[in-house]
Amino acid sequence: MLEPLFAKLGTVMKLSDADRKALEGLSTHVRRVEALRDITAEGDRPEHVHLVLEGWAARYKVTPTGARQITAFLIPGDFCDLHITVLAEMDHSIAALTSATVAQLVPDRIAELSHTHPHLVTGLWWATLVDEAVLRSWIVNLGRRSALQRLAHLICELHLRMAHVGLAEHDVFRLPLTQEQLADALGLTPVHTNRTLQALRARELLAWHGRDMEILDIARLRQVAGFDANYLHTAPLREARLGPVPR
Amino acid sequence: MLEPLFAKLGTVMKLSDADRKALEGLSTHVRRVEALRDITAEGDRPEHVHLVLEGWAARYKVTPTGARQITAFLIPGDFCDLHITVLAEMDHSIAALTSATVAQLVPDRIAELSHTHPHLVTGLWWATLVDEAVLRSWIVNLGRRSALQRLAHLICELHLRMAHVGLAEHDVFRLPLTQEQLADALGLTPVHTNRTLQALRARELLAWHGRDMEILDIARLRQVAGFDANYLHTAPLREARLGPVPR
DNA sequence: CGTACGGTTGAATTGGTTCAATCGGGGTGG
DNA sequence: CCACCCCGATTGAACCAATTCAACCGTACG
Repeated sequence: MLEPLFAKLGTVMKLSDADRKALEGLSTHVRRVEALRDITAEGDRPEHVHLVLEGWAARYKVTPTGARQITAFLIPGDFCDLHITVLAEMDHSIAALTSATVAQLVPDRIAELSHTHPHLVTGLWWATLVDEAVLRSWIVNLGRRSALQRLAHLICELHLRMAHVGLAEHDVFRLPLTQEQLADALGLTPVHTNRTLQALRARELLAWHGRDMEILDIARLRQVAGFDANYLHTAPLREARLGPVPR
Repeated sequence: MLEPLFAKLGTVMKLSDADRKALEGLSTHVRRVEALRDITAEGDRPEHVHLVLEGWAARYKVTPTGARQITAFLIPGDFCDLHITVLAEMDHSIAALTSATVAQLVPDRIAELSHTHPHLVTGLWWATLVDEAVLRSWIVNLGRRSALQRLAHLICELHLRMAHVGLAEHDVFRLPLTQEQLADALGLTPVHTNRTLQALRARELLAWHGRDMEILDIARLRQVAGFDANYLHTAPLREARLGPVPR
């Protein structure tokens, strides 16, 4: 049932069939997480690396004054905490936004595989580095775009990422977020997020029925967002030149 | 002359003497860059990985509407573009902010060393992952903090990072930025950055003489910033998982 | 059938922007 | 040695995007 996801993931990470199988073989334990439960919390020292199989999750931090900021949305195929292989302590929390299933991978077994399946290592680096590029793009979004552009940009990104893992059909994809969660990602208030959504609807750029986001005019949406997909790095990879994942 | 930097860098990355020497040995070519010149530009496919030896640099992106956003400050000891080992094309630009010297490393030679010096690989992962943690922290800063808190937070971070590489003495460090550059990092206008700096001075939290930033009351500065240094991950790495590496 | 939660609306307020002018110091050419 | 110039820092005042607070709507759910 998860094979389609791994097939897509293999394509996204440019893995051979053998490497994809190896990755799939790592995901022995599957954990169900209820909506709004933490998968890992700031300060934890998790034993496992998690990979989202179904549902949505988000990285977030809470400031001492109690404000929440989401720093990443995690959709099927995204790793939650690959970094714990090196950085023991979580510097942020990860929560399921919908009920979700995540695969649990044992860090040591990843390290072992990295010797027999070096391309898999490239894939893991790729995933980490694309995450980093997405973070940079969010910084630009928060720092230099208006609410309207900001929301448009986020939706362009989520649309493309959902499409990459085969979860968007035509220009429709499931966006199971509340406006408050969207606001926490955009650095806005829920009220203003609501008004901004209305503005995008009024311009007939998108429609949002229930949980399904429909993009009505992707070209114009990308234009108002100033969206350039280069940061998602979907072009072919270079060969790994950085050696195995550390144990 | 650069040995003190590499010594510090080795400490920061928790490298053995041998690994540090190996890293130092990679840095054969040194490139001087004038202030305000790009080290690499968005869209480039650089041949080398760069490591800042002296001076300051910054990652930045420019939106289609012409606004600039700085996404990271790079100080001595920081890698500019380790990611090009996997992601061929730059999704952002890097400019020298002062005249600077950078070491050029050949990706293939890093890969070779990774077999003989596996801990060095851990160090590179560490550097990459801490960069990522810093990006997350910037997102929180931009999304959920006021101008005053935001500026205070950035200064707390830069102070600590400068101290880690031995470039801060007694709460004083060189901060060779214009207010405009600071504004581009904070997602503010230069005018408001100026007023915000004045507010911090008025509260006697800091003083800025010429290029030297002096922190007058670090405890209070961190308190207004809501600064928690955990994201810089200076605690020891997971040695437990760094056991002998199979061949 | 009530209640709770997410979405929506309105009106007042504010943090930050914008535009435009002035200040000040370090470097340059006469 | 001085006058000029340029760039970055600074100030003021008008303006605006987004926030705040509060009320209200709709619907899914026990």
